Amino acid sequence: MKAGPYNLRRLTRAQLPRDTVALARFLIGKVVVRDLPEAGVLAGRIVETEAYIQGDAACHAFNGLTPRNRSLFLKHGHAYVYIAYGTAWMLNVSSEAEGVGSGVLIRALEPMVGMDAMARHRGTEKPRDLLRGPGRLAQALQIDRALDGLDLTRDKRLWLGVEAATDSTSPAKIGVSTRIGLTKDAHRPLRFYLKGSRYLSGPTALNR
DNA sequence: GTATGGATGTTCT
DNA sequence: GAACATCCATACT
Repeated sequence: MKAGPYNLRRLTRAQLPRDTVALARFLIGKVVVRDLPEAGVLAGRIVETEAYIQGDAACHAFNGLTPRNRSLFLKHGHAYVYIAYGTAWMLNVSSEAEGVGSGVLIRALEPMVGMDAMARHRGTEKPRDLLRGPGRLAQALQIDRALDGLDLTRDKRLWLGVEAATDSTSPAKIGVSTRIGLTKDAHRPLRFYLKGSRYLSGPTALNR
């Protein structure tokens, strides 16, 4: 599909790595597309992700299936959306086979299409503050519980895309660090980011 | 740019 | 009742 100056193709389930860490790396450079009834298409390039793997105390599925985390157990490519600290919605992509609770948190996007609408939803005009941080990007794209559990390879409201003209992001451009804001398993190197991007959420020290 | 503290309300114990 | 995958305003370098 054509979105602004960009030519976007939807990623199929076959194209998505099933492995959690592989998916977290793969998603760097790909595109989150949100289709809203009134605002139309909004899109942003993924510049930062975090992996939440099996056996990881920081993963919401660590203690088994609950009403909140059930979407983490869907087959890879589904949305897991939950609210953190009462106000901030978090968008994750489920990973692994059905029945395995793990996923990838989308932490930051670079604005591509629909910045006017994003600015309205966020209450700020500054491009750098529209999508930098998981709660901010969810607010800008109007992502909430209503989208929890949807199939990102099928649903028209929210999906993952790739720019038709671009090759996959080279591994050399992807940095690795510890994850942000955790109290459990905080040491694991499971945060991935596009080196040199101005749209990352972490402190400078973690973005080198 | 970094550091700190308060607001927030859902989730699970 | 405690924990929490955050954000914002404020103060400071």
